[in-house]
Amino acid sequence: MSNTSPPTQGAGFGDCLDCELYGEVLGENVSLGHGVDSGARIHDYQYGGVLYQAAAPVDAVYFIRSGIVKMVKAGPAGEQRIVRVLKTGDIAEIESIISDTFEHTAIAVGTVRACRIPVELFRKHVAGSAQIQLRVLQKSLTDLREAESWFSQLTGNAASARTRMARLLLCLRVDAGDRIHRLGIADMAAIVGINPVTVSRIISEFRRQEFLSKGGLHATAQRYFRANVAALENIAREMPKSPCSDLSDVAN
Amino acid sequence: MSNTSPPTQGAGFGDCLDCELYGEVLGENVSLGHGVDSGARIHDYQYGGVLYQAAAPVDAVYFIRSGIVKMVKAGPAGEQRIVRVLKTGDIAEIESIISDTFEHTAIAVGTVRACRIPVELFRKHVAGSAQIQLRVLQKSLTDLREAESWFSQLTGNAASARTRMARLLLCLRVDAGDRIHRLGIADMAAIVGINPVTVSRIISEFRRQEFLSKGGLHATAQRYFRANVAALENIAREMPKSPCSDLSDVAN
DNA sequence: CGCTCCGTTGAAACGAATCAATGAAGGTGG
DNA sequence: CCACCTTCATTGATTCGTTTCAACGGAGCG
Repeated sequence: MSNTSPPTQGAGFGDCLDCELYGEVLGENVSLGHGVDSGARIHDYQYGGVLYQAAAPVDAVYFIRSGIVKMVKAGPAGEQRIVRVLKTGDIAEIESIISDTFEHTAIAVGTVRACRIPVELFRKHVAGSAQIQLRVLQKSLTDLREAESWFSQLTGNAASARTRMARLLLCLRVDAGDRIHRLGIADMAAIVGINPVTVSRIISEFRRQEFLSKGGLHATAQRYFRANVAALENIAREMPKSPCSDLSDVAN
Repeated sequence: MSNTSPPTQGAGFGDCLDCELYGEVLGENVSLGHGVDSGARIHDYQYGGVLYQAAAPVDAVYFIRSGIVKMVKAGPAGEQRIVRVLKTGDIAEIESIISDTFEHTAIAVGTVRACRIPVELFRKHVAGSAQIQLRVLQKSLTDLREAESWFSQLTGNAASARTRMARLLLCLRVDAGDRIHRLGIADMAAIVGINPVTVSRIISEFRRQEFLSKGGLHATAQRYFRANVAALENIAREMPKSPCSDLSDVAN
């Protein structure tokens, strides 16, 4: 409730014109003609700020310039689940192409800077340029792949909660280093699909074993873990029992 | 092992020319010029037949004309998970646009008829026509949405195994009727991420309560359940405990 | 007819959820 | 500047659900 902040936290300051990343994603040498009146604006969000609410009419898509954003989706019974996290360079709500209402609620984790692109503008460009379309298609496929990766790695009791937590932590690595995005306990629980208390226990255990240690932290937001990646990878590889009995023979 | 059948089970008989569905997906009035030499061929697969293996080089995409296909993906520890099922009208491995190796292993559940489209052909058409590209993009986004839907509904211990099974069964409805695709116990377990034995127990319970009954069955393949949809929807709506305490306030 | 594969069912062991209490951290106001 | 308050993380004891092990029954097939 402390975080029920207004949709757009920071003021839009400056246009997308100088946004190299924008060009990078939508196509390098595409002159979008998005000048002063294009409507695309940069916004800042603080920890917990919501970019948009699920089920609301889509008015814009968001290009993430920095920070990470959690995409929350509600199940039929009201339980909320984080189905994906957006990182720098990702586009939120490409789905606007096939839907007029938001699929998820998007919430900033840490400080986020995003370029807000009005949906008409986005649709126009997508419809108008085969090059942009291809980029967007590639993005969408990458998203699909990651969603499926999460599905197969992070869920299901085939692997223990500890194994899945190790995998999640590896998924949240900043780049290739040993720094890991430190989400709240409840957030990690909402991804892996286990109880927050259990998450806490596992994190504690990892810390006792020195697989994890607090990295540089300045505020409530923007926190990191420092991890023993090799050790986590070992745990992530752990099997329930026999090598691969169940579906090892893929044809079933 | 009984099902380790050759990649292409049935013989290709006939061309895609007469395939109305093909046109439906890739664009109604698109003249693909896929005549005799187009390379697109219809193939039939029996229960358990594999369309293609994960990690193999992508040589074709598959348009499903009838039947259902399970997409199996392996986790880091070798455990296999069904991340999606394809139904009539779906395209397998759109990912070929961004990847040169198959993401999944695709296996027929029941009798399947699929149009095999060589990947060069597919890529050429996608690159060449903005209209086709848009269709493919839409398909990809639909797939993404469904994957996320599975993720949020079918996984995680927030909901009991019984609840998730009810949801899965509802996901497997043939159309809007009360007929449900009857997968094998192991298959359902591989989707929901629980033990096959537990699945059996739950299905048994549903049958005892008459929420489920065997529908028309002729062979080992192509089986259906007949379901009390309303009852299943009730169970699917069931909550773990308090209405929505955990993340009810989406900003967390 | 006997084989194997799949589904079913029971009893016991384990893991994770739950309840509940304590502790640390940040923010606010005295 | 310190005390208070709220929020979030931690930890223990207990309960519950699911997994596991194992045995049985039925269906399809050689």
